[in-house]
Amino acid sequence: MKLYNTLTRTIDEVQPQHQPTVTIYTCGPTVYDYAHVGHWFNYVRMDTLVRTLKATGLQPEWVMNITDVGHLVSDADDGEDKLEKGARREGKTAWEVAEFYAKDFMDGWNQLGNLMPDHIVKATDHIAEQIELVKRLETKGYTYVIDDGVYYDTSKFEGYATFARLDLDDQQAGARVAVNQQKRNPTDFALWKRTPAGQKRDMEWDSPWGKGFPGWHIECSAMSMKYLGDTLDIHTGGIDHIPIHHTNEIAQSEAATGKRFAVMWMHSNHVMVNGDKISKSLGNGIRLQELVEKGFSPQVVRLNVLESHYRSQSQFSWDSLEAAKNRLASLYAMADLQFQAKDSTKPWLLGSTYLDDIRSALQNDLATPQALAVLSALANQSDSQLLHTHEAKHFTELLATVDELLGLNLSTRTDITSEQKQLIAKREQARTTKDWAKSDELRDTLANQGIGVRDTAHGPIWYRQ
RNA sequence: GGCGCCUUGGCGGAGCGGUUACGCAGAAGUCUGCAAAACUUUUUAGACGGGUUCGACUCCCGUAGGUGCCUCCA
Repeated sequence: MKLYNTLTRTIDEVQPQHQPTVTIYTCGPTVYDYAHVGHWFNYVRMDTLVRTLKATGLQPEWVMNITDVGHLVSDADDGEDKLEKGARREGKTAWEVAEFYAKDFMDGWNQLGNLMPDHIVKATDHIAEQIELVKRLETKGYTYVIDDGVYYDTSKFEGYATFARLDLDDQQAGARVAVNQQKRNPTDFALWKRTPAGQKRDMEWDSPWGKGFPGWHIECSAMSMKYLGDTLDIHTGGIDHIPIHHTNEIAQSEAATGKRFAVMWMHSNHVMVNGDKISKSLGNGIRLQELVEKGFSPQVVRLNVLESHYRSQSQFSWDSLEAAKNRLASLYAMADLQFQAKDSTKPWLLGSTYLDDIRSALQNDLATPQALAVLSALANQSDSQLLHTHEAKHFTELLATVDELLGLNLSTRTDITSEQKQLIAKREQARTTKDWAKSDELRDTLANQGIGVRDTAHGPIWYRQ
């Protein structure tokens, strides 16, 4: 499988260190608020990566973190923890806020049909590991202590700027960040923040540097090393993480271990809403729940995600969601033919290359639009082709494999009831005797149950409306 | 100020130096008891100006517009 690697800026072959295992670390949510469509685009794409790796014969070992502490609103002196801020906003404790939004996130995750990572790890469950890692960095001389905590001296890590291709000198000219005067370099970041004197946080722990909480970046390094070893095969995240979060992860991890932190970096581009970036100030962060309430199932959202490439800046719009809904409906109509297939000696499904084509599209840097084009080609096969399979079960097996790759639930649909089938048969009988009144009445009855019937050369074919 | 990206038909969105992307929507036709569906066809696609080439949407240069990052962010 080939994947665009942010580290090399080329499309590289995925080469796991210990085949068939492939280790993947995904930067997960910070659970201080609801997830919006932009987040879900990101996670569906990560899920598609894992599905494709599986189909390639690899065994993914997948870790995703949940950030429930330490993610600051800004890096300035007065930057506060998002969780603590959320707690004040809602009159709860930071712990309650974290639990609430983590659960909401996992609900959305499951609704979208994303595969479950092997480990979902919380920052607050790994404070000891993070402290250990800071100590290692301290021993190696990469840290310094100032009033508000322990900082990483980025000037000590050679090549700090190379991953993101930053020009640190020129950046300072236009930087709007309020620089902490005690920091040695503008890019230095907190490894451990002390609870300010006289304050009491919901979340704080003892450490060699005083009571406080870990910086945001250290959690990913500590947890990925714990579960997946010093060097990851693939690290994934949003494109916005390249210049700060992932740059810092590399600096601290590689400084601590002396080894490469991740062989490949896969980044998902952002989604725009009506041409605008999704942001709090614009209030355009649409939740999954809102889409569902408007009649778009999570699978419609999923199809909408797959319709664009993960590296392009894609557009979210109600029109394109509507288009995805219609497209999914026609895929489901195709899938429902599995219940109407007539066994025959026509063996086309056995020799078809649809699955191979979908697989190779995905293996080519997750070309999901191409994969869908192949799926549409399958759906555009004539009724005759689709209905007369060698064995009906092969049709279902084909759909099941498509589902393994794309997660669209084509194979998990259920048949209509035998009563409904009888109605269809009766209508067909009425048509044979040219009893149009009766046949139309039966058609209406079926329509009321959400079932449409189309009369074809192969007899009546039902579909769900 | 620095770094980067984009500009494809009504909308969404791909690949590709010469061959139909694909989907959604619209139009016409075929079929049909009527519908629906299906099928067929269809709507001057490649921001603009140059260049390279036998040939460019696809490579190069420039112009215009847009946009992302450098501040938290998927």
